Amino acid sequence: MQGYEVLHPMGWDAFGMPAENAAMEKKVHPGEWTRANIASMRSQLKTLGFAFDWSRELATCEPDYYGQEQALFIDLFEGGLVYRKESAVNWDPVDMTVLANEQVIDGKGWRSGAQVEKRKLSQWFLKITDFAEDLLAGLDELKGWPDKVRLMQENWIGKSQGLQFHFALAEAQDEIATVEVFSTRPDTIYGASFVALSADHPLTRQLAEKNEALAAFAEECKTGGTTAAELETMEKKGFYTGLTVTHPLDPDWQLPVYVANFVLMDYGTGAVFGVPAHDQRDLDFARKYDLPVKRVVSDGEDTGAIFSGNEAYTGPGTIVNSAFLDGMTIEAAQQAVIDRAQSEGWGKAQTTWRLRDWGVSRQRYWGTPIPIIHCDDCGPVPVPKDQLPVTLPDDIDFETPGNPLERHATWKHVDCPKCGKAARRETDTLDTFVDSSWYFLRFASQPDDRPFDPEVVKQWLPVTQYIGGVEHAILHLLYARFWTRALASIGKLDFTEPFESLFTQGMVTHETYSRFQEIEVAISQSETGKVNVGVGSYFSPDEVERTADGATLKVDGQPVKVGRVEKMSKSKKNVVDPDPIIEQYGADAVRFFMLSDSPPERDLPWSEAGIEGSWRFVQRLWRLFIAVADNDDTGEDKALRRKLHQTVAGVAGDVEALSFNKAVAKIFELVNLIEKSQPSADRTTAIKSLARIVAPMVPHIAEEAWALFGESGLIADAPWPEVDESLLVDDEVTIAIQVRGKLRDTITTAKGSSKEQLEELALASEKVQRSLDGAEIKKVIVVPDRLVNIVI
RNA sequence: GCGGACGUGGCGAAAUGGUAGACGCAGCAGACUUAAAAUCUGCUAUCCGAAAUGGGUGUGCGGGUUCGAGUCCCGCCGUCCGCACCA
Repeated sequence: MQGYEVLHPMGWDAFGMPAENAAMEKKVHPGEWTRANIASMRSQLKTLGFAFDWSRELATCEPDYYGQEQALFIDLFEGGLVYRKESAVNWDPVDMTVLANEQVIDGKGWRSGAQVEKRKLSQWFLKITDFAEDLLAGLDELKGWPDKVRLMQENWIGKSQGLQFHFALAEAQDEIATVEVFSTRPDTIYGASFVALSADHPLTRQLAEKNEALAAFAEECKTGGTTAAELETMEKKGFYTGLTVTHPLDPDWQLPVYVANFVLMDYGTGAVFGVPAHDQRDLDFARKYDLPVKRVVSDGEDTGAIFSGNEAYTGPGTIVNSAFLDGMTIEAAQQAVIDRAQSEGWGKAQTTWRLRDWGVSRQRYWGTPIPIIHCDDCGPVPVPKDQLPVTLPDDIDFETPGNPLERHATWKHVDCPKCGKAARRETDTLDTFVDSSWYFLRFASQPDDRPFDPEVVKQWLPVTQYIGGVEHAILHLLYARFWTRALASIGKLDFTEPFESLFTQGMVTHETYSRFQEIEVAISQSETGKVNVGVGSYFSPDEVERTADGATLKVDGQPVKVGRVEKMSKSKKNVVDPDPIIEQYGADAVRFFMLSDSPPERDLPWSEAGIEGSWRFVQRLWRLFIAVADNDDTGEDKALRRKLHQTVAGVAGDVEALSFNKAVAKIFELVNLIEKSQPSADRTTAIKSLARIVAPMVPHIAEEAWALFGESGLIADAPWPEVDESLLVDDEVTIAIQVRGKLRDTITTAKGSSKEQLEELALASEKVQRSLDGAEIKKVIVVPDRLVNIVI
């Protein structure tokens, strides 16, 4: 309608665990289940009339997609961006499968209920950390992304700079003579009071071999809870190793070495030095084990070395009690310590990242097979590209626990492509985030013989406007950015950012209805309250009769509790099936409702009443359309014409800004005015133009109207109505008149009146005179075409 | 704990520092109808008032800047989101 060439594709992220779960529960093949789901969703989308380019439809579970993904994986492998290392996974010993973090509930497998083990497996990783700096820097250029998402990615990448250095052990333990630590606060080095090691630290392990109590403590650290709540409340615990280290700046100063449960092996060096006065966690620890607490940063008031209280000072200040650092700012002292460490050779400036390399191995069936063959002689060998795709075998079952690929009779047995000896296929499949990291390239171009055609991709990409939920703010969007950079770095692409603009849309929400047993609990000694216990159930909206002040269950007429408006989910049963609603009200009403109420970035509370309102509006439109289908009204209606042009321009602007709810409001205003107006040529024009501006929202009825008007072709191809700029501005304006900032009167006058005229008109107002009540006028503020404020 | 966003009628929401509540939903009253539905008309922040083209109050709470604050600043309270023993 506006003459742009738009590529709006649709595809299916079709691999993953839901299909495997369904296979186990319903005994259907994951592929069958997935394809049936795709078919039903596709038909829903088609019913709603979305203008997708279906010729580019793809599904990640089809060999023509994942085969090309395998080719890309091999490219990255050959480009040195893929490697294998041992990594811990959550292993369910009963289901013999690897679990995602969210499948581990209270340390137990969600399906089997078995105690989950940490098991080391050799797994494939992508070197996303090679791009950490670039992924971080690139965020600055993504002007079209919400700040919130950029910030989330920044935190996720988690760059921190500081000093990495080693403490010399007073007595070397076999091969180990030093403890390497990392700190972002080297300025507080004189406040150090202990060194703490992770339970997985090599030194800890070595010591644990000879020390049973330590071994037990380290084990306890590892099996501790993993949920956020548990971590929050977990006590800081340590175990004194009996060792000491020498302070790098004072050979006479010995620090005790502990193993502590709050030190992570996979961040920094797996060891820290504690500065209790200026780190809350260290302070908690020091108080518990009665370690020295020395002030080294002063806020200006207190400079003494003795630090009392149980709240660490982490604010700005000046360094004190720190030998050569005294009097420096925190920043200067950091630099001074780094300089000294580097010149004396016991440490160096270091950047640490929270971001880890991306583990892409999944010990599962329903995913892209990793195209690698393990040969005893040649090691891991990529499958030659002319043998791709490596397809999934269909003859599998989920009756026995474990990965079906692993136990398939023949699938994994192949010859080494290099030496021809008997070898084994990799039986891990790729994380589904890999599938979704490059689909936009395949949408732009889908040749049979390679993943994409760079020339065609160049025409369409980067994606101008990406729309997705915030739930993808970090992982998917970061992986896609990485993947694009990775391909660029091996010369396959010539851009690094896949998505220019990102819009995060809200979710559809609905009230929840439930009945739960309540029990009395003691809140305090004197009070009791009622809490829900986990016995009871949720009810779906179609089981419930909504009344003015509550809701009742249809089957028994008894009240149910109306809960919060929440994201639709199966567990809360607050889902609404679109099919019967489309059946009853039509796709246009559903589309219009979704656009009309809330701005798209916000959640949309689904309401039956809202749908009905939209449905009535569609009826109103239709009545207008048939009324002018073939009339020959004459005569002018200048006010209506003006409103039409203002609406056409306004709606175009709102739609461009994705403010659909505002566009809808403007359309309502126009329709209200049309309905009140008398027949005229302008009215006929207004209604015919109206059809075009509502066409993107209610395409079905708009196309009908177009045919009814006797036009040929599709309204979707018709040009957007032209706007006469001169009609956009009114020639009269309403001016607000305030006295002391309070509204007292309004006057309507010609647009562009001079300040003097406005002041005169304002003072002439009877109401103004009344509220002035003879008071002395100190000042008159005049904002042309806006307001007059009289200050007394 | 850290970081971020948000807080406006019964509800969804509007409002470049310039008339708060546009527009919609729900509700109320009326018209049409034998009746109902649909449709149409009007009202609908709140308090005082019989009413007014009267006045007061009002954008979570308390301050501030400004001729003027929903909007800007400071401090609270609350809700939601993200991250989290990250050294």
